Amino acid sequence: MEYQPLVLQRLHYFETVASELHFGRAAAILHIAQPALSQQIRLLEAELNMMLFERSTRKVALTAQGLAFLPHAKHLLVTAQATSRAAQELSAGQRGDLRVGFVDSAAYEFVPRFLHRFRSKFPAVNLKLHTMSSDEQAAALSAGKIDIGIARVSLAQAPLRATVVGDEPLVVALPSDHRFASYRSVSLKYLTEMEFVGFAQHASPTLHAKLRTMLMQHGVSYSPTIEATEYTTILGLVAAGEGLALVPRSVQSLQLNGLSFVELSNQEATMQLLALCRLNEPAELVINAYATLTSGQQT
Amino acid sequence: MEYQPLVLQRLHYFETVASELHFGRAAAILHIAQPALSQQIRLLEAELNMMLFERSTRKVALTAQGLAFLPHAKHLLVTAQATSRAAQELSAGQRGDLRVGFVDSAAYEFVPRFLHRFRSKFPAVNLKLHTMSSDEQAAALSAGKIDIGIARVSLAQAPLRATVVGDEPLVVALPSDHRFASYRSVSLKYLTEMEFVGFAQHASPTLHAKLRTMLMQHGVSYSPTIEATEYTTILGLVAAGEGLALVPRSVQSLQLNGLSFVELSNQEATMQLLALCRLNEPAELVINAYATLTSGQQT
DNA sequence: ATAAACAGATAAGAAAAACCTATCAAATGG
DNA sequence: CCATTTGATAGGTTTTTCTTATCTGTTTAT
Repeated sequence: MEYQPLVLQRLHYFETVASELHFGRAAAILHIAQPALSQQIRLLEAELNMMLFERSTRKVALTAQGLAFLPHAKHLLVTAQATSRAAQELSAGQRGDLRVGFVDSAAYEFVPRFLHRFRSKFPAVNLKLHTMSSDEQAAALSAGKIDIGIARVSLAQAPLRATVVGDEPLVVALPSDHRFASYRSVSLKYLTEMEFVGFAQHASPTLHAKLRTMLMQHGVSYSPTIEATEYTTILGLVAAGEGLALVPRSVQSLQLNGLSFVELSNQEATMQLLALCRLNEPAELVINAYATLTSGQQT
Repeated sequence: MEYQPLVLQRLHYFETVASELHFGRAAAILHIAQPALSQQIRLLEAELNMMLFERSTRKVALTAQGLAFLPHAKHLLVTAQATSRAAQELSAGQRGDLRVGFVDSAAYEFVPRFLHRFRSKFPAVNLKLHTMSSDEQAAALSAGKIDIGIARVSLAQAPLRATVVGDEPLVVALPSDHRFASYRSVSLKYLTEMEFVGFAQHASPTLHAKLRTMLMQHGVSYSPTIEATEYTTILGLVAAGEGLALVPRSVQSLQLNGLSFVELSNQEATMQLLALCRLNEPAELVINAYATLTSGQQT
């Protein structure tokens, strides 16, 4: 692939002359003067080493070779058109790859709803989803590993844009044979009998700290001895009687034998959901995604 | 489709820089100076409205958008390459449409052999086959309806190139219950008992005249009262007892119940096969086909 | 730390490509 | 046979692309 003789413009000229079979009209359509067109067609003929048209001063007709080449030329022009379109979409942020990090607890309600909205708005965008904790998201965003985060807490120190997109009540997950299991609701301050099964501190220290603070205010100490990084695991452990857990309400979608949920009577015990992206994000696509995430999406 | 902004050359530059990730080296590969390349890439970026590369003086890297656009650009370039190749083949006569007229009697041996040879040599050529009489071929060639003819007789008056490519003995086709049917061979002069079933005089007066002359020399009058334009029809009529027919030997491939063939004892009773094309044919493809037809193809 | 080497950007002008206006010549049609 | 149509030709202008020379910021080596 040493040299690139084909020029799309000339092929476009060819296509137009072939459809008009008249140099003057074709030139008018192309907004150029007729001699320029004659010249370009002759150049193309020289380049391709074949006569494309049979010209008399009175009639223009495609030669057999011209007729045979025309579909090839058209195909290339259509492909060029498609490439052009792809570039436009790409630059307008309607096409490309979008890497999204999200917390496990958003996987059950928020993320599916977001995905549906997003895909109907940007069908040509490739989505790459990664489950990760809020803290991991902050790091991945800064490192350029993901473009959008859906997190539970924001880190003040990181240079990130954050918008609250949801605020769920917490509920208590406990074994079905626990006496609280049949309660309508329970207050945080009574959660002292059992161990907590918690979200792994190492994976999300900020989330851990937030829960600890919240419980401390009700005189409950939060220091789970069993930790996990996925709610399926946490709830499995709860169902097995290893302890109880405080989880966002949407996690109730996960049903397990021996597992019950009870609401909290504390109205203020909620857990926010935040959309995250880099400050001064240059990519139109990410800006579009962030806008989709933060508008009309609140619960 | 008003305007054609994409320039293949620039995309080729982009592709090269993307693969080298080094403007100097890429420029050397492209045989242009480095500033020209930088400039063209910047022009492309402006055209596409997106940054393609992240440049520091020390490192060049594709941006996310550049990476996303690269496969589109490559695809277009590959298509252009294919178009270019198609044009080359077209101009070299290795691609295109070839319209071939051939006599019915060549359909059983000669044409299939020719087609096989031709298709293995020119796999990209589209063949359009038309059965027609020798006289019809001469007219169709002059009118530009076909490019190549495979005929039984040539017309001196038409401005055509003709080459003998075969010479088959004639055989007698007759009903199986005819007393000649069991003969090893029979002489032309004895073919006086039955009517002839002949090839339609209106379709090929020249062929008709040739047969008439040949038979006249043996004292046999040739004026068939039943005529047809296809050998399947002619032989069907013969098998039905309507008469006998003189046919080139290769037509024996057609077997019918009640139909027999007997050789002629007259050695000189043969029928030539001729390749025809226009004089001063401009199309390389037709010249190639004619050469294939006339070389090494004789029987 | 400082010089050499490297790599891309910038500037200015030359070369090439594309285009325009004016004109010509062949063919057609009344 | 003359007016009209249509593509070709000629000569010059504009636009695009390329080159050489130079500059600035980074890295590497002494």
